[in-house]
Amino acid sequence: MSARLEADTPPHRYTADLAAHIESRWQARWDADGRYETPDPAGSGSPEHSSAGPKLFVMDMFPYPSGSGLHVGHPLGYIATDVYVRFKRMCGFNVLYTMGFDAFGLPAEEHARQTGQHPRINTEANIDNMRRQLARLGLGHDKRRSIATTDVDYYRWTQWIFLQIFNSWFDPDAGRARPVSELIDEYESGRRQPPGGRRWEDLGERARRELVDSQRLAYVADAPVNWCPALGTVLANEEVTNEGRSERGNHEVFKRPLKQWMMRITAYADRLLEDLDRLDWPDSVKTMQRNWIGRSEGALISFKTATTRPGPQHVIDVFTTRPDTLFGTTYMVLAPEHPRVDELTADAWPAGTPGSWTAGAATPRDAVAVYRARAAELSDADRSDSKTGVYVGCDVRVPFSDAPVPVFVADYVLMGYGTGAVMGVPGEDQRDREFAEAYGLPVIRTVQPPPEHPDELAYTGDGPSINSAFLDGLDMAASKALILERLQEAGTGSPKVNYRLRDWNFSRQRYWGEPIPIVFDEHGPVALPEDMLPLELPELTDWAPRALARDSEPEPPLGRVTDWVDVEADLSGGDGLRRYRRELNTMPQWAGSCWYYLRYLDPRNDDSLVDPDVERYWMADPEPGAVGGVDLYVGGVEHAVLHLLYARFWHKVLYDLGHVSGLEPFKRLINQGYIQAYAFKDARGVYVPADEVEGTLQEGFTHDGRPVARELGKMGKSLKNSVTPDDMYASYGADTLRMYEMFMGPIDQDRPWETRSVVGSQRVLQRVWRNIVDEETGELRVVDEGPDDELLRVLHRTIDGVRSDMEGMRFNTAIAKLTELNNDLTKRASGAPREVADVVIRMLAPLVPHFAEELWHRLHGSGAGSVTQAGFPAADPALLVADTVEVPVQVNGKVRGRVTLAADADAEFAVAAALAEPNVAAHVGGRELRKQLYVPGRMITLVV
RNA sequence: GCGGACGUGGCGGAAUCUGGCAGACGCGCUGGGUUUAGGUCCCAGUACCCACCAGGGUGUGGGGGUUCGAAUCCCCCCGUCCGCACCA
Repeated sequence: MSARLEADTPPHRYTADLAAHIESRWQARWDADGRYETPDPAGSGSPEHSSAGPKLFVMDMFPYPSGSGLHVGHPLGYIATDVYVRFKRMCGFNVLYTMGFDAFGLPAEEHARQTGQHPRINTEANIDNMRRQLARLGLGHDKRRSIATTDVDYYRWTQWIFLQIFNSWFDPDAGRARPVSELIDEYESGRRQPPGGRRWEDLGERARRELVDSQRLAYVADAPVNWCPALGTVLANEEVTNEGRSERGNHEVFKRPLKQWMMRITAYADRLLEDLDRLDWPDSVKTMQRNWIGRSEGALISFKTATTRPGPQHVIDVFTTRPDTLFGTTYMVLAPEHPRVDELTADAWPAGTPGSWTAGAATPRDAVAVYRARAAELSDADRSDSKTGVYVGCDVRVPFSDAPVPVFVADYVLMGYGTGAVMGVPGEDQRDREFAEAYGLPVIRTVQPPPEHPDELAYTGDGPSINSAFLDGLDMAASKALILERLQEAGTGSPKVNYRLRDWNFSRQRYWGEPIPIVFDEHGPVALPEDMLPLELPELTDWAPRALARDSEPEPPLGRVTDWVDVEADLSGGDGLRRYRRELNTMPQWAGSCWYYLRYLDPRNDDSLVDPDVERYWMADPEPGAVGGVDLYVGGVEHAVLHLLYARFWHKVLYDLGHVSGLEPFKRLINQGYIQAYAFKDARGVYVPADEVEGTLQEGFTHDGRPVARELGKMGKSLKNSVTPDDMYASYGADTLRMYEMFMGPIDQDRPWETRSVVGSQRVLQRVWRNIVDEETGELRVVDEGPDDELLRVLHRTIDGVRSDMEGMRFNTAIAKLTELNNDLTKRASGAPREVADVVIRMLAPLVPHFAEELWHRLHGSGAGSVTQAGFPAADPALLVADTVEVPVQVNGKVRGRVTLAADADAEFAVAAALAEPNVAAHVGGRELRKQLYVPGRMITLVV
C-alpha cells in the first residue's frame, strides 16, 4: 500500500505515509519535551509544566498484558479518555492521566508451565509490546507514573494494605474499621468483655488469639476448593467442566476444604449499598451492585423439634422475608449441606409416613444419605428445576399454633443463603407450592387473594391476613410488624437483615500472584512486620505438573519451595528467633487492581503508598456531600460488580483507617461499549478468516467460492475476525483510526466494526488538510482576510456545539459538526481564512493530535508552542444570536412553508408573515384560525 | 421468572435530557467529472410512495393516551441485548 504512491497522487496529500511520518515525528518530540507529564503539588512533579488550573484525574481500567496483542476494539475507551483529557487540558485543567498493567494472572502462569520460562519474563515482554502499541496511538499518558501490579515496588504496598486490613476489625457500634490494637486495649482494660461470660484475664494465649482473629477484617476459614490431584493443582470454577472434571486433561476434580483467607466485605454491605446513591455511575451498574449485595429485611424464626424421643430438643432457625405468613407453614426444608441434618435424621420412619417421602429407602438415614450424596455431585446449576426432597423422619412445631410439621431435606434450599433452612409456606410462595404439590403437603392461605387469583398458584401480593390467629384482618405491613413484636416477646424470633453478598475468598492456590505477608505459629496467623515488606515471590524452578494420589491434600505451588516454606525470624522483637511456617496461597488478581489509582498519584514513594498531601490534592472533592475519588473512570461493564465492589471496599477500609481522604474511589464511571465485528461460518459451522471473505449482504458472502453465513460477535481470535491497530496505521494512520473510533457512535454503545468505513474519516481529514495546505506545493493555502459575517457566525455556532459535545464526551456529534464546518469551507473556492484555520485546528487537536500539531506548526511557524497548550476555542455569545431566523409554519400539524423573520419578531407579526406565504395561505384556505402559536425561533403553528 | 437497557433509511448513527422542520455526519449505492483503464480524488443525488415540476401522501417496532404539536412524555403489547437466577 505504502509503496503505491501513484504519479497522479499529489505529493503533499494527507496520505497514510504522510500521517505515519507526522505521527512518529511528533510522538518523539512530545516524549523529549515531557509534554504529558503532570505536576503535583508535592512529590516528583516537574515544575516547568506546573499549572494553576483545577485538577482532574481521569483513568481507564488498566489492561491485562495479553500475549496476543491488541485489536482495534481494545483502545476504544483509551482513545475516548485521551480526547477528553486533551480537551480539558486545553481548557486549563491540570489533568492526571496515565496507564498501568494488571499483570499478575493465570495466562502468564500457564505459559510458564508450558515453556518452563519464568512468568516475569513473558509478562514484561508483553507489557513492552503493549506499551509500544498504545504509544503508537498517541495517547497523552504521563509515562513516568505507569505501574505494573507485578512490580516489587508496587506489590510491596499491596501487601502493606493487606496487613492494614488484617490488623483491623469492624466495630459495629462505630460502623467502621478500627485497628485491632484498640480492640485488644479494650479487652485488657476491661472496657470490653469477651462473649460467653468469659474474662480476658482468664483466657490463655490461644483463646485470646482466636477471639481477636475471629474479628479481623481478614481472617482464615475453611472453604471448598477444586482440587485436581492428577494436575497437582487447584482449579478455578471456570476450569472445571460441567461433568466435574478438569478442562485441561479431563482429570478427576474433588471438592476439598482448604484454609482460605477471607475478607469481611459483608461488614461493609450497608455502606457499600448506601453510598451508591452518591456516585455518578450508570444506573445499570448501580443496580447490579445493589442486586449483588442483595439486602433483604425479614426475620429469624426458631422452630423447636416435636420429637417425643428422649434427648435434647433441637432448635432450627429459618430466615424469612414473610414472617407474616408463619401460620401458613406446613413443612420445613433444610439444605442438603445443612450441618444439623444428621442430628435431626431419625433412625426409622414414623408410622404412617407416605411412600413418596421416603424415596424408597428403608430408613430416614439411608434416604438422607443417598439424597445428600446425589446433591453433592451436582453443581448448583444442575440442581433440577423440579422439586425433590426426602423426609428426615422428624417434625418441628410452628410457633404460636404449635402445629407439628414435617422436616425435609431438599436441594431447592441453598446452604449459602440465609440459614440454609426455610419454612415451607405453599400458600404464599410458588416454590413451596410446587414442593407441596409433589409431596402431598397441605396448603394454607394466610393472605386473602383477590377473587380472580387462580387457586392453584401461590399468592405473593398484599391483602388481609387470614387463618393467622391474631394477625387476621391486618395487611402485610401491619402483620409483619405485629408478628415480629410477638416473636420477640416469646423469644422465638427477631428482625433480621440478610445479604446475598458473602465474604470475599482472598486466597488463590497459584504462584503468579502477590505472596500473602503472613506466617503461622502454633496458635495461628502472625503478620509480618512492615519492615519485612516486600515479601518477594521466591523462584520456582520446577514448573512441571506433578500427579498426586487421589487422597492427597491440596497444595499451592509455593509449597514446593521447601527452603522458603519454613522460616526462622524474630517477629515480636524480643522473643528471639522462632520458627514459623509461611502462608502458601497468593492473592487474587483483584488485589492489585483494588488500589492502583492511588499509586498513580505517587508511584515512586518509598515511605508510604501515597503522600497524604498528594492524595488530598488529586482525590478530595471540595463540594459539600462529595465522596472524592477519581473524577472519571472508564472501562467495560464486565467489571460492574467484582472489581468495582472490591475496590470500593478497600477504599472504605483505608478511609476508616485514615489513609485516604474520601469515601469512594471512583466518583464518576462510564462503561464504554464494545466493538463487535462480523464473523463468517462455512457450511460445517467452522469460522473462516473474516478478511478473506468476499461479497455483500445482497449478493451473499463467499469464502474460497463457497457460501458462508455472517454473524456479529466479539472481535477476537476465536471468531477469526480481528482487525489490528497496526493494519489501520499502515492503511490510514493513527489519527484516522482515532477519529473513526470516536465517530462510530456514542461512547457507551456497542457498535460493529467496518473497515471499509474508516476511509470516510480519512477523507474528512484530507479535506481539512486541503483547505489549509496546497496538495501540489505543500505551501499554506490560508488567506489573510478575515471570514465574512456568515462564515463567522457558522464558525461560532460550531465552536459552541463542539465545546459542549466535548464536555459531554459526545465525540461522534462533535466530529459531525466539525465536518459540516469543513464542508462549508470546502465549498468556498479559496483557502480557509487564517483565523478560521487556527480555530479549526485547535478544535481538532484533542481528536487528532498529531495532525493538529503538524498543521498548527505549519500555520504559526516552527517557533509556535504546542497546540496541546493552546486554549480550546470559546464562542463569542454575540455571534450566536442570529438577527434573522427561518421558521417553519405548521397548518394542522403539517409543515406547509417557511418564513424568514427578525429574531425578535413577536407572535402577531410572525403569524401575519406566515399567512402571507402562498402555500400556507392555500392550506388555510381563508378559513378561520382556531388557534395560532409562535414559539420564537422554532415554529409557527396555525390550527383551522 | 426477576431486574436493567434498547428498538429511527441498505448500514453506523443524529434529533430523545429540555415535546416544535425526523434522518445531521459518515459508509454504501446511483449519476457525472478527472484518469488510457481500474483505484484514488472531486461534484450532485439518495427514507418510502405518487408526480415532469410545483407539490402531495406515508413514515421513528405495534396499539392506545396526553397535547395545538410526540421519535421524544404516559400506559399496554411485541422484539433484541445484558445482568441475576430456586436468594426463602
